[in-house]
This record gives sequence, structure tokens and C-alpha cells, in this order.
Amino acid sequence: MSANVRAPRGTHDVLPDDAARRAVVEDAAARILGAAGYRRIETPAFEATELFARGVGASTDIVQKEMYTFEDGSGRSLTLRPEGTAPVCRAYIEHGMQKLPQPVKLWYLSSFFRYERAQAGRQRQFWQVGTEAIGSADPALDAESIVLLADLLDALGVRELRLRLSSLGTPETRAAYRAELQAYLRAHAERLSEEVRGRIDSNPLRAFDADHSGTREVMQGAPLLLDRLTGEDAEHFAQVRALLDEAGLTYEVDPTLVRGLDYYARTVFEFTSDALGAQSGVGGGGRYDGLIEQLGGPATPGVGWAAGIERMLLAADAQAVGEPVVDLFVAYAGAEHRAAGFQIAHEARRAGLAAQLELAGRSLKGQLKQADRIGARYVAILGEEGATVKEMDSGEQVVVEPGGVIHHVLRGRTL
RNA sequence: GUGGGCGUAGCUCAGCUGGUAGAGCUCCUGGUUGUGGUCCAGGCGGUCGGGGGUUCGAGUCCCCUCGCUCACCCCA
Repeated sequence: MSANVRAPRGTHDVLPDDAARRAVVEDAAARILGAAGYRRIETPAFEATELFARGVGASTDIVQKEMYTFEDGSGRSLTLRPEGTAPVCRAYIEHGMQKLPQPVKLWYLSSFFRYERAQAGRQRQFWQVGTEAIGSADPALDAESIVLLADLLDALGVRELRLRLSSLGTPETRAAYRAELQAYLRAHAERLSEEVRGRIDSNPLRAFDADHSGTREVMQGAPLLLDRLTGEDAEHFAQVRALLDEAGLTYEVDPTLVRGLDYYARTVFEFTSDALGAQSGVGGGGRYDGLIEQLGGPATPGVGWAAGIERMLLAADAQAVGEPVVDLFVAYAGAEHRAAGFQIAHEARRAGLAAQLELAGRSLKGQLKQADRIGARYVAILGEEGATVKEMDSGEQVVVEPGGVIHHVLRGRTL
């Protein structure tokens, strides 16, 4: 390894070409979510550690081993945000948004941080676009939320998408089911993998995801949460499904769908793309009706999702991003004309043109080459006879007064 | 944290059984004493990831280490 400093593991520079593709994502999100009444919010990049410990759940991998936690100068424990829902809920409480018309619909596009081993589609600093709709338990809100994500993924051309859907019930149902599942797992403990056995207390639901053959056999006969939903929860789920059906969305009900954060209740969903590698989830979310209360606010329902920018782009057809337009490149035949060129380039920009000036001391030949590379439509060459304005496509050129360059280009632009 | 693969110029790569480094592309200059896209010539650019060992000699062999990458785990 060379002695040069590199970007830390799991981080990367967003270079100009990539930044242009991201701008497409941001524009699509702003358009689609804005049309549905969502307004942008941005929360701090770091928060009190306690927010995530309480909000995300102490037993989750995120809290147990993936947080970037540090002390600031006064000894406060802070953590780089590993996800977006808890911070937005914190902001909802802190700013008294329960006094606004409900639901409060918010979206964000921010970076998040998790200390994990990087691989394709998984970075230590990653970007997500996400929504949170807080203050209503209406199943229409769940369905609308899912449809919005589907629209965004569709607009971006994300390939080979699949939507999985389930319901976790209310916290009470979930707790009762959890006890039932734990009892079942304990009864078959000897056939379970060591890892799953060790998680019976902390996260029994995850047993459904195990690859271990003995565990899989046991899970074939395990009780399913979907079968234990109360009448209200079952009805809520049925209404979400009916609305999605009506919207023409294809999905698969997967009773084993488990999301890795503790705050989910009732509806949960995840979009995956088979065009991706092992990290196939492009976006997912669900309802978190108990979270606001958990964080010290009034009992308030909410639903939201997050989608990974890097993963959406990986799974999307490479969309050609248009080259930036350059109206004018100002070249000069000798250094004594540089000051005049500087002024013309500046004035051209004030007149609304995209204008660039030779800035590297190239030979005239090199300057024309540069103008060609950046796709300039006109080049103004300043010299003894005045300004030679050359139209690059045709190669035609005319000599004008230096003060007439901008007028000439402006006229040509409308042709 | 655990495995597999890979580390030679900015990029893509070559370098045979060890003899001390090359090509293409890019960039700059010149051919055209003031003019692009083609062509020709030249130039810039590498302690061959790092350290140690074997050897008269290591980019080539051995050991260690760091990094990148894919996967496990988990998620966006």
C-alpha cells in the first residue's frame, strides 16, 4: 500500500459523472414525492447515541456492532446516523409537528453510516432517499407510501424488481407471537444452528432467514405471525393489499419477511432487484406505530421507507446523462490578450451564456483542442486583428470587434 | 469478525523457466512562426502496494503485512 492517504474503507468519492446520475435520482424523488405532498427534511448527520439505542432497538445488529459512536469535546456520546426514521421522528417530536395537519409527510436524501464490511452495494457511508408519513394509521397511507416507492424505482428504470409484503401486527400481537415462537424454538432447540439458538431470546424472528438445514426444517412447521394477527390488524393488512391490488402492483406476501429494525409494526415491505448481487434489497420500510411514543412523544402512528441510492443506480439501466452545453470558449493568441479574454468570458456568463476561458496556458492549437473536447459551439480567438469567432461545427469564422463577440454568439444560439 | 480472488504508469494491461520495467489510451509540446476533431514525432508519468528473506541478481520464488474486491453475516 502506498503512503498516500486514500478514502477510508467503505467510502468513495462521487465523481462528476456519478454525481450527474445522482442528480437524476434526486430530481425524480423531488418530483414524485413532491406531487404527493411530501416536503423535504434534513436532520443532523449525528445524533445523541441514545436516540438510536432507544429507537432502533438494542438487540439489532445496527446498535450492537455497526454504529460510529464517539464522544465530543464535552463528553456527550454521539453517533453518526445509521438510519433515517428515528432522527425524523425525533424532529417531529422536537418541533411539535403533531399540531400540524396530519399526516405530516416528509422526505429526505441523506447519507448514513454503518460500520460493516464493504461489498457490492454495501458501503460504510451510503445514501438513501426516504419518506416518513407521520400521524395516521390509515391503510391508504401504507399503500400510498409503497406506490410512491414503486413509482420512483420505475422512473429510475430499476430492473428485475420484486416486492415482498407482510404484516407484523401491533406490538401486543407481536409480543404474544414472539413468545409463542420462542417456545416453539426452544422445543426444537437441539435441531437449530448455534447462532439461531443464541438468538431465541433476542431476535427469534430471524430464525426464518437461516440457511442452516436443520433450522430450515424446524421453521417449516413454525407458527407464522400472519396467522396470529388480530381482527383489526388482519383487516388493516387486507385493506393495504386491496389498495395495492387496485393500483396494479404485483407483490408476494412473505410471512417470513423480517426487517432488521425493532420499531416496525403492521405493514412491512421490501423491494429487491435480481440485477444486484448479494445485497439485493433496493428499498424497504413499513409502519412504526409505536416509535414516536418510544422516543417520548405522544402515541403517534407512522409509516415510511428508505431506498439506497447506490443500489438503485447499480440496478438501473445506465441512463445517458446529457453533456453540459458550452456556448463559448474564449481563446487567445498571445498572453497579452488574456485580460481581454477574461473580461469577455465573464460578460458572456452575465449575459446568460455558458462560457469558458483558456486557463492552462496552452498553445493556440491546444486551446482549440480543449474547446473541441468540452463541446464548445463557438470559440473566440483574441489577437491582433480583433476577435475571430469560429463556429466549431461548420468551421466557419468571422472577425469581429472584441465587444461584438457576445452579440454574435447570442444571435447564433437562437438559430 | 470469517473465507475466496486480486494488487506493475492517471486508465486498460504485457512482462516466458529470476538478469534490475514496457505497450495502448489520456495529458502536454512540435510538425502548421495565430486555429480543433485524422496523421506523424517527441515529452511528462512507476521506490512493480509495503516490509523482510533466499540469491551474485527478485516485478518474477518464500514469509509477513496493508489495501482493493466478492461472499458469509446483516441490511439500503
